[in-house]
Amino acid sequence: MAVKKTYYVTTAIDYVNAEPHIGHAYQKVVADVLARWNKLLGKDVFFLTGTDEHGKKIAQSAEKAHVPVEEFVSEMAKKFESAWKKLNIQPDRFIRTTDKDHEETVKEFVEKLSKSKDIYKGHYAGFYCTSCEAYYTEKDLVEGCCPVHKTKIEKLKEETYFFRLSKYQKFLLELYKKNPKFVLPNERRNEIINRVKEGLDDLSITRTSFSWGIPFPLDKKHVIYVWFDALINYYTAINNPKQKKFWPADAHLLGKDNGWFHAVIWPAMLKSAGIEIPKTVFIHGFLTFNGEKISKSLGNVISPIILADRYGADTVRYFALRQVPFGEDGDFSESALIARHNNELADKLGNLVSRVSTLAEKYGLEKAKQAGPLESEKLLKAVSEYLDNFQFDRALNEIFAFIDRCNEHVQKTKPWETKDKKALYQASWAIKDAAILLSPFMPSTCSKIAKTFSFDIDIKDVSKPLKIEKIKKSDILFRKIVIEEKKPESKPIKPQKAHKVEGVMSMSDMIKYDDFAKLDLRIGTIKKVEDIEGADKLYKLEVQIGKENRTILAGIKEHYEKEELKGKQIVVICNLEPRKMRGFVSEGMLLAAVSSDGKKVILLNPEKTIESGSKVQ
RNA sequence: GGCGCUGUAGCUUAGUGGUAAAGCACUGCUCUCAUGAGGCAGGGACCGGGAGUUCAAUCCUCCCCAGCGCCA
Repeated sequence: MAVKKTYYVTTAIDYVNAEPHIGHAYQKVVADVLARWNKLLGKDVFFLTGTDEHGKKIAQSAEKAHVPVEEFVSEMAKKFESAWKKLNIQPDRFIRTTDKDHEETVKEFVEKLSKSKDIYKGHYAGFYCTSCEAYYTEKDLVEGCCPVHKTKIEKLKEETYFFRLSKYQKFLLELYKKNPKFVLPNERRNEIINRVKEGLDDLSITRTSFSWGIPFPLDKKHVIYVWFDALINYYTAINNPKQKKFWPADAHLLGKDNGWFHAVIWPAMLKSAGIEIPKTVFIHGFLTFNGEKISKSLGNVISPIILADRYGADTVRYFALRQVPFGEDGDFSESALIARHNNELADKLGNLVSRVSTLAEKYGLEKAKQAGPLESEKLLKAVSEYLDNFQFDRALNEIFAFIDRCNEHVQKTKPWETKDKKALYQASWAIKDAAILLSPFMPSTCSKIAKTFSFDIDIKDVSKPLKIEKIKKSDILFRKIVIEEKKPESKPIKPQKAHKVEGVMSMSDMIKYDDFAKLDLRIGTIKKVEDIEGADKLYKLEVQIGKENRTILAGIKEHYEKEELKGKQIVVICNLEPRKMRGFVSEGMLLAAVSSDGKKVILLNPEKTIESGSKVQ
């Protein structure tokens, strides 16, 4: 028997200092899709994710929480692990840098570097920010504080061991050149190349100022710098006889903050240790949430668990990959997610499955060749190509274009009228193919579809005839999400900058056209004007707007005589919340210009007479 | 300050040396199997601004503006 091809995909391991959020989840979903896709292709797949648990910052967090650090990290690791479960992300191993075998592998790794004479003892002096776990030079500082965290920063000089990174400049530049897919996407690769060309400093890889870390095997006073130990996790996971076959890794996925470590330091470390270099390091962008940067201080760190509960794992998975081209920054907005859920998942895919399964239950299926526009082979080819290039959004786009064609096909053949069993068969066949290709993205939905139409999720069956079984009407796959009374967005999109207009005054914040369009402005004709007892500023007006008469209270008594107002056409905001004033309900508001001192109030009216009720826009 | 990327319909994005495409949104028509779903038709972009190369530029070059990234 031929040996199966292997596929090894990893994600960044998450630093357990903060709760999992949608940014973490995004990357794990991508990795899971890659893992499932390659499994579908028949490869022997290993998918690794996990948590990064060492470092001073974590020791401090544990202290703050009054919990022993071991307990603290275990608790946090659990949160990550369960979040991934919720999203149907199924790693083959969830590694923790506190795992025993990791410690051993790290030690082994260090020995190898030491044998290559790439480790030496020296001193490191600089300003150390515990939050960043990084040193800064004096000019990096902003008024003596960390440029990132704005906190007071400690000056430290410590004995440290260095890794001879500088030695590998030439090797790295050759690597990038020889293997253009080693760093993706291309912009990132260029950035890295430019930086490496500028020269490399040796890397400090141990610390003595704290003890929460893996002991440095060459010197007991030191622990290994958290970054250095973390990188090695990818190797730990396969550093055993059973899993050795997975090395070198096919894809390391990581966010752009980690690019340098993975594209430069990691291959240099591996080279020094005499270990083969991974095939691809893919550096992707960050997600914002509802238009805002995800951050604790903004209070918008929403748990992936909540999102999965609210919208369903498959919807979240689908949306994350469909919305943003992988690699670029993007926005995870709930309104966009709901739109895609309703329009694409419910209306197109869900409805197609629903109508075809219903008709098939009623009329049955009869073998037929696959219809012209439903060319699954082409679809398979396109999707494969896109996925090979990490273009998840395009792959999904392609599949949904295919689903559109399926709906067209049903519409044209009208099986509800013609009872055309062959047409129904063709549609069911196409649904099978779409579902197989979609299964890495939406595993649970696709297995439901497979059950309804009685087929197996097997890539070899794409474009092969569907075997005929009795079919029963499918359950609803995606319930539509009804947007209740505004609200899904936790915060509005970032406010636009206010415009200053010279010589006048500062104008209000910019609004979108949509905001303006919400106003229902209309021309009204004043029919009656009455005084209100005890109110010396208010008039009670009866205004005719179209066929409707409305009561509007207006504070213009000091500026207009009753007679003056009668019959006048004015501009009214019609959809303003009604408001009680002086015992009357005001059902709108009229527009007036007010001078800066408030002394002059002039009503706005149309320049020529026009039917009352006319819209102002 | 240096290097780099991006700027295309209301939104998210494709794309090409010969004035541009898709999805959503919008408008009109229409079917009724289906989740108030589906189908058809349509409107909407001087392709950030300016200059240059060219018979011809959204696509090439230069400058500017805006946003972002990497670095110092």
